[in-house]
Amino acid sequence: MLISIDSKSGVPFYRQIIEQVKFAIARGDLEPGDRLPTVRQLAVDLSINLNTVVRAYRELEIEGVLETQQGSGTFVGRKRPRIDDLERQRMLDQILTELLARASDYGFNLDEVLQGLSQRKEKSS
Amino acid sequence: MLISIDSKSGVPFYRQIIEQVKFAIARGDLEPGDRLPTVRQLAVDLSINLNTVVRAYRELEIEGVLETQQGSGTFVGRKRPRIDDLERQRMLDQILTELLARASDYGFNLDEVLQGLSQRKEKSS
Amino acid sequence: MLISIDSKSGVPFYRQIIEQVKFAIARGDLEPGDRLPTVRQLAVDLSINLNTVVRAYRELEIEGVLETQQGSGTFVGRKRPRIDDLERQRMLDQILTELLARASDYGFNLDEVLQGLSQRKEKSS
Amino acid sequence: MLISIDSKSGVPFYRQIIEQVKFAIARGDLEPGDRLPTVRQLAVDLSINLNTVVRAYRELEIEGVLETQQGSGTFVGRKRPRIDDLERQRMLDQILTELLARASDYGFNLDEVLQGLSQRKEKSS
DNA sequence: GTGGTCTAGACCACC
DNA sequence: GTGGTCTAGACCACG
Repeated sequence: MLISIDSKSGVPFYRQIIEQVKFAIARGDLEPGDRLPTVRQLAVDLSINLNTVVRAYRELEIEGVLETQQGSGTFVGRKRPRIDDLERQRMLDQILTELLARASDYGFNLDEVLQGLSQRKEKSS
Repeated sequence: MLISIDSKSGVPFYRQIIEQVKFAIARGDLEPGDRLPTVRQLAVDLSINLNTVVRAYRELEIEGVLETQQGSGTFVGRKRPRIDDLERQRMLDQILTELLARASDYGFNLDEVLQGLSQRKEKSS
Repeated sequence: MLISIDSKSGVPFYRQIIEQVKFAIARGDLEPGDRLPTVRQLAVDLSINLNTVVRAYRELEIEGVLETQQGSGTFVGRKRPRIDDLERQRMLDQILTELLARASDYGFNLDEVLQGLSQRKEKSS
Repeated sequence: MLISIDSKSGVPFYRQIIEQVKFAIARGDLEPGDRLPTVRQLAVDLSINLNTVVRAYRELEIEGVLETQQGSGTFVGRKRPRIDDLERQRMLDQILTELLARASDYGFNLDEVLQGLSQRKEKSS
């Protein structure tokens, strides 16, 4: 599964889909010509409303990121979305801020979070 | 300035304020008893409407993060959550797992996340 | 009509709505899963501003009393507090003590309070 | 102590004072010529701000309910406030609604509250 | 159609 | 001066 939804983040679902498709293309996980899940399938997989997926795909099509071929599906277009470093940084910032806010709810401070992550790194290496 | 707004992120302003206040607490920049900017001042500083700030502060108060004293201001609350250590550790694990899943959706790896967090630590010192 | 506003009481409108929704639940007029009036409808019915209703519903949602489903409405939540019986009894005792103290401040005796409550029971049936 | 403050009710403090003084006079607990606590004393007793008491007393004086004699204190005036049955009923309604809302927070319904109160009545008789 | 967010601006309560 | 409440009205997100 290339796409997932975080219902707690406050970011509209359709926006999360758009962003993730763009990021997936930008980093090469999706390549021009690749076929995306049908709107129905994705809606079921993510447990969200069909129209929300429709809207995300439509906006991506308008931008030229996706191309719809009636009857055969939706595909990654030739025009690759540009995600510059600034945009990437902004995304990471947003994710981190949200993480730290959530951690703070349980009384964790920045150091504890850093330490927890470092441990994961050691284990994985 | 402890708080800033990214109007392009799609995240509601009041939610950004909530997250950043919590983050500031996690980072140690705000400590129990500290006074926050007045609602009016913060609204001016962020160039947003007064009511948006009021709403953010209010939600933080309901959650017990902030305490308001009529006529004198808004302060960081003193009551912190009491959870036993095991429960706490489990909570942190879960939060980190969610973070890494989300980061991965956008193509960030553990190193990038760690680096982003470290930068935040430096900024705060 | 489940909810009404007393504009002369000095109690904020949004608080009156919150209290009356909770009261309706305690009385059994609202049960888990029931749909509430739309924010717009209730605003019209009570002749108050839309945002005041929004605020009341929102606080009730944060407390877990209500659940909103984007695009379809606001419903009475299913999760009810889980407290053990002893704790529960102690809680009720405390609430009743406060009630009687307050009622006494205004010169009401236990009989009058009992009578007032009984009338509410009749109305609800 | 004739007056008490319920900080959870949402009713402004000065209004609670005004109402309770009026009710106390209406039911005869305070009679014309009786001396009230000084503003300073009452503020200390109720743990509220001095100005809040000042304001309550001032409004009561404007209404003719109280009379201030410079240097010797504040006294109940000759003009007795009229509290009709409707006003009394409204007050009781407000108190009961708030009680039931609070009870609902802990999952109690109207019947349980009634039963709890009935038990108190038996004990006291 | 539903709820969610934001703005602009007024007036009140309290220190 | 502080925060609290309410109104009026716009625009967005979602089903």
